[in-house]
Amino acid sequence: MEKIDIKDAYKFVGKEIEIEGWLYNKRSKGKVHFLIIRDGTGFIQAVVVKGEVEDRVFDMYDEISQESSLVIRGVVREDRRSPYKYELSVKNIELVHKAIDYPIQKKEHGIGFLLPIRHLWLRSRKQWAIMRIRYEIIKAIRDFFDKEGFILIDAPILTPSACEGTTTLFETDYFGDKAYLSQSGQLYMEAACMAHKKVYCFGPTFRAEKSKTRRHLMEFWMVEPEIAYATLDDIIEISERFITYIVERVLENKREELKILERPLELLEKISPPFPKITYSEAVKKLKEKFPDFEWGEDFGAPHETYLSTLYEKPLVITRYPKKIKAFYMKPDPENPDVVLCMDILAPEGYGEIIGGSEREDNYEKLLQRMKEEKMPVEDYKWYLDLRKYGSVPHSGFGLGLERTICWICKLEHIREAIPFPRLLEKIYP
RNA sequence: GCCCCGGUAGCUCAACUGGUAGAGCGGCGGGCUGUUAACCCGUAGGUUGCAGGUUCGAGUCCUGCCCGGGGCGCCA
Repeated sequence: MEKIDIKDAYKFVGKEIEIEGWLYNKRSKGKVHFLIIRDGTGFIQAVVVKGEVEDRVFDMYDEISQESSLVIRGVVREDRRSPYKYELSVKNIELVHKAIDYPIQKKEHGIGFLLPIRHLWLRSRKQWAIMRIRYEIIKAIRDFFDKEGFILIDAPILTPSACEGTTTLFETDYFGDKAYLSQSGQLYMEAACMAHKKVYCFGPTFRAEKSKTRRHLMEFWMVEPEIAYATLDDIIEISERFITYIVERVLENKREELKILERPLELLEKISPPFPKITYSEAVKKLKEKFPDFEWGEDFGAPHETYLSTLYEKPLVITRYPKKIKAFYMKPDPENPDVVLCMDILAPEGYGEIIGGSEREDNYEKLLQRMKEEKMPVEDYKWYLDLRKYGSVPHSGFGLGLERTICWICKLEHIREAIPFPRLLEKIYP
């Protein structure tokens, strides 16, 4: 008797095996019971036929409620009538634990009902599929940078001061001093890339902004590569291959999950370098056709990003934004000091920004001046300025928001489903 | 911070210009040898978010409060 994962059932056709799982759903035709079993690796239909099992086992149908845990023994068969291609002719059922009144039904529920029971909601099929795609994307991210010769450098999560100075941070007590939860590992990556040339960090980041949209979480995961001697064009090229690689990996290994999510594949299958590239100024011109009041110098809002991204089938790279709407560490374009050497990448199908990156200011005096202009506490950033004092080089990097990428690839309505336990505005349970 | 919308059974929703509060799912009981969110018959289940007001009569109209949802801004 072999205990198997449902995902491997196809290898055991004709063999008697055992599956350890939970009851996902059940139907009955009177003398034939159909049990939909999930075990974490997949779903399978188990068929219990009157006369083919002991009456004791046949009658257990009435006992086993939705989400009851059970060990089920039977023979694997291929059957076109099954919703999962393979099914199990049941020999025996062992009820491990009877679940009483499981709250989530096989029907649509409101988000106000589902979010407080996220710990149970994760068992549902779509949520199961999303989490598996999330994991594939995480693996793809690590594999990509591994293959490209990057070193993983973990950035601290407790930090003494703000990274970009603009956003609101979560404050905590650090033995009597103030400390903040990190909103970006970038500045630390700039230090690390001077030691290892190609580095990245991948961890949670925190924003205490009172954002209440389908694109924002208080806690989200970000991957941030940083490369010494790299220019803006270098990181654009890497980003294109990076995004393409992630999409390819999901298409390759997570077909079943994409199908569960009913995610159309046509546009995903077209993702490949090169991506369309326009400058901020060109984007403004295109925007004026739809939004005549939009002025050069303003930052794009959600409707603007949506409009621009729907003009193309692939992710859209927008470069050289006005200096005044971008972070202090971005390097001005030598050919036009009003704009900086930066790029944002907008996901297609109306999903907004998933990547933001730039070439960094590598000149000590210019960086110091920019920090003073922003009224930043220069003392706190002495270490950061040091990087421009000892062997400064041109360097560039970018950040990719994991959950936004998941949202796009899974075609989700809201970012809260892209993370196991979302931290939302004034919602931190469970 | 700003702008919309909603709160009726465990869940998802219905109830016309104010006139006896209903369905599906889930639960419970019964039926069905290939179901696909199975289906069929029966059954229990409600202080219509809270407080006040108008009215012969309020789920429905008015006022206040509470709770929830959606969108924008900020960003990834």
